Amino acid sequence: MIASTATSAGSTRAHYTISEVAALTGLSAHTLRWYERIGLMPHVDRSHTGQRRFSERDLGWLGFVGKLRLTGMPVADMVRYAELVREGDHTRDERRELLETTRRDVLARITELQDTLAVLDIKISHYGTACGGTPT
Amino acid sequence: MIASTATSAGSTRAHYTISEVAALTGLSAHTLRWYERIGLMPHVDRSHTGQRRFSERDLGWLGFVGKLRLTGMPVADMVRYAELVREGDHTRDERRELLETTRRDVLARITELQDTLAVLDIKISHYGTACGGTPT
DNA sequence: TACTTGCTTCGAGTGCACTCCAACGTTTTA
DNA sequence: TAAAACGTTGGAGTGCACTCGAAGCAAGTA
Repeated sequence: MIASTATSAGSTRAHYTISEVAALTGLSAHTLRWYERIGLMPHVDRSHTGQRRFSERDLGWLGFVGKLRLTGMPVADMVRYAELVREGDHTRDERRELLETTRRDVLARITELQDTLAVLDIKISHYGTACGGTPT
Repeated sequence: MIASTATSAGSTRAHYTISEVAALTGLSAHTLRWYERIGLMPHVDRSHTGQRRFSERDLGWLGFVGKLRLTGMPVADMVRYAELVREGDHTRDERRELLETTRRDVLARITELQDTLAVLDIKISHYGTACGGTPT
């Protein structure tokens, strides 16, 4: 059941099957295959029978993609970033810019959410006072 | 062009046309009609010929809905909240709970985004150092 | 060996939140 | 008054991010 091949002391694994990765990341196997199809994964190794063997590096990448996903970045943009990584060193500047733009977006999003929090707090405090009006 | 009917000194307006509301909220006229259809708007007044006339109160509600939307709350949940408001005072408790749940969600979301920000900062700092490796 | 589980592919289906269309009526502007 | 701009409706279409199904091959278990 386990695709083993542990590296020496077994603390890290050389590779994982798709269902193991699904369990670890919370993504479905379908979604993992879909990520590969659309170019969001760097090339994933295969076993001699053609089954995917995900590496630690792949898991790291998926973790990063998960973070980007949390920011609301469209998949197409993540694919763009993945392409830049594949294209090598001469795309470093473009990648850094992309990350910095994303960083700014995340900051703005946090600010938005903090504003929203303030609005919610005001609303909730209206509900707290038992003064009869019907807040909306 | 202006649906006028200003209240005394003209600082607030008695009502707005759909395109005025679209301009003010950033939502499309299509979306505003759709909101009404699905029950996300309290009843909107109509002119004698059947055209929508949005009130200040409607604008306030749309502002609040906009905030809820920023939190990622599904439209169905917002409709639920709108229903509770329509049902009157005896739904106060349920509404307060809904807002408090939303508040907790927003806090969690902010935390997530701050984590993501930290990851982005690390990535970006790797790009900053000119040590030749290719960050992914 | 038979069974169960998991893997493959391609393509179709789902749910959400809009977004647009067609055909027609109303209001404003020149 | 004529033209342009804006409004109405119901229903269909769009884009995104999955999500699932079908048919078939491969590996581990009783």
